[in-house]
Amino acid sequence: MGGPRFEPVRAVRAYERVVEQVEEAIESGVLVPGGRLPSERELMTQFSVSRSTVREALRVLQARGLVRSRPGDPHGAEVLPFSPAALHKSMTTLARVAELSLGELVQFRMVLDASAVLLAARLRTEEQLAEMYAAVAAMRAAAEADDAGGGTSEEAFGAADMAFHDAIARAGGNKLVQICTDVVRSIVVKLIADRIAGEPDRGSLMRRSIRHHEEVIAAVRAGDGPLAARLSRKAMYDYYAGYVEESERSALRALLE
Amino acid sequence: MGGPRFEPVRAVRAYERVVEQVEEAIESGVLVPGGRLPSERELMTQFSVSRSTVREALRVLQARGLVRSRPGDPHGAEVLPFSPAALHKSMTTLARVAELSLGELVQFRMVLDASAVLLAARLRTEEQLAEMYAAVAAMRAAAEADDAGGGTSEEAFGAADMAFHDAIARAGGNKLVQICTDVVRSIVVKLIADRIAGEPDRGSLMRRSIRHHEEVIAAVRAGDGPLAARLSRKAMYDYYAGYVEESERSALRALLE
DNA sequence: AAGAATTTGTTCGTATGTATG
DNA sequence: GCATACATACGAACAAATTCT
Repeated sequence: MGGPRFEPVRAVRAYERVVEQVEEAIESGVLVPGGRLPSERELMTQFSVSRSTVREALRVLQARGLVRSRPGDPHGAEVLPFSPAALHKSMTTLARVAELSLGELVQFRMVLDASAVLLAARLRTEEQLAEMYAAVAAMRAAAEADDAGGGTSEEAFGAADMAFHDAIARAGGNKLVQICTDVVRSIVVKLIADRIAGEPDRGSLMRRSIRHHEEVIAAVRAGDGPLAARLSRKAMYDYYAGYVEESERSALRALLE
Repeated sequence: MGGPRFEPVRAVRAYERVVEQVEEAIESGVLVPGGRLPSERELMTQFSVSRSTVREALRVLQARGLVRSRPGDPHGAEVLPFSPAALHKSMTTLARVAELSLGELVQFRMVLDASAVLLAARLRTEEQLAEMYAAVAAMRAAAEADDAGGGTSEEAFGAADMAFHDAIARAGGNKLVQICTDVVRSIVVKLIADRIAGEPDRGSLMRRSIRHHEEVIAAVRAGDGPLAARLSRKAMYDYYAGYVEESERSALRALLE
C-alpha cells in the first residue's frame, strides 16, 4: 500500500546552491568576520559555475549583509561581522509595503522599551547606570543649546536619546530586544523627523522628555522594575501621541493602565 | 567663510541604481503586488545597462522578497505581496550569527505575546474569540491522538498552537507584533523540535499547555488584560523553561513577577 | 495536441577602472 | 611608478522552460 511518498522537487538555481554553501560556511564558523572569500575566479572553479552565477550569489549574500566586495580588492570579498542592517532593511520595507502605521510602531516601542527597563532595573550594573545618566546629561546639553538657538541641536538630542535607550536595552541583557528597539526607533524617527523639526515649542517637549527619562532612571536605580516600565510607557506615549492618528491613540493608552 | 560643504560620494554600482528605482516604484505604488516587471531584455534597454546588471538587480530584489522570476515566464518578474519571509531570514541569521540564545528568544516571545493578549483582552471580537477556542479544541484533539499513539500529532499540535497565538496577535491589532511573534516562534520551534519530539512525557506537557491556554482565553473573554498577560507569560515560561539554560532562567522569571 | 516564439538560466569572452604590493 | 590581480560591466550565445498560436 502507498509506496514511497515522493516530494515535489523545486528547481533550485545554481546561484542558490552557491549562496547556501557560503551561508553554511559562515554560520558554522568556517568563515569568520574579517575573513575573506576566494576571488570570483577561484569561486567559479570551486563551484564549477560561471562567473555570472558567482556574482549573482555574491549580490544576494551582500544584500543579506553577510559579505562585502570592493573592486580591485586582491583578497576577495570580506566576510562582515553581524550587523542589523539587513533586519533594518526588511523592517523598513515591511513598514511601507505592509502599511504599518506610526501608531503600531510606537506601540511596539512602548512594549519593547518597557520590558527592557523592567529587566534593566534588575540586571543593570553601576557602569550602565552611569551611561544612562551621561545620556540624559547630553540630552540636557542639547536642549540648552537649542534654547540658545543652536541649529544642529536636534540631532544631538536625538543621538543622546538613542544612547539612553541603547544603554537601557543593553542593561536589559536581551540582544534581540536591543536590536529591534534600535531598528524600530530609527524608522519612527525618520517618519516624523520633519514634524519634530517644525515643532513650534521644541524646548518644552525636550524638557518634559528629559524629566521623564530622569524618572525612569530613578526607578531603575531603585530596582523598581514595574514602576520603571510604567514610567517608560508613559514617557513614550507623551512624546509621540501627538503625532499619532487620533483613532490609534486608544490602543496606545491601553498599554498605560 | 566655509564655502560649500561637499559630501563624500560613495561609488554606487549600476545594479544598485536599478534596485533603487524598482524599489521606489513598488513602495510608491506604481507597481502593485501581482503586477509584472518588464522582461529582462526590456529592462536592459530602459535602464541602459547590460543583462548581467539587470539580473544582479533582480537577484537582490528577489532576496528582499519583493519580486519573483520564473524561467520562461513571458510576463516578466512578478511583484509579490508583502511577506515576512525576508524578515524571517534576517532574524534567523541574526539568531545564528549574533549568537542569540534560546533564552533570549523565549524572553522576546514572552514580552510580545503578553502585550498581544493584553491588547486582545480589550479589542477582540467575538469571531476572534471563537478562533481561539477552535485552536484550543484542535490542540486537544491532537493531544488525544498523541495519547492513542498517533505519529504526526506533534505537528498538528504545533499548528494549532500557532493558530492560537496568531489569533491572539491578530486580535491585538498590531501587525508588527503579529509578524515578529510568528517569526520568532518558528525559530524557537525549529531550535528545539528534536528535543520536543524526544520528550518522554509529551502528553502531560500538552495537557498542561492546553490548560494554560484555556486560562488565558478566559481572562481575555473577561476583558482582564493584565491577568491574561500574566497567565500568558507563565504559560510560555512553563512550556519552555526546561529547554533553557539554567543560568538564563532567572532572566525569564524576572518577567513573571 | 504539437510546434513556434519568447523568456529566463547559464556560460564564455572581453574591455575597463581600481586596489595591492 | 609599475606590474599584477581583482571587481565591474558589457555582449553574444546556447539550453531549458513556459506560454501562445
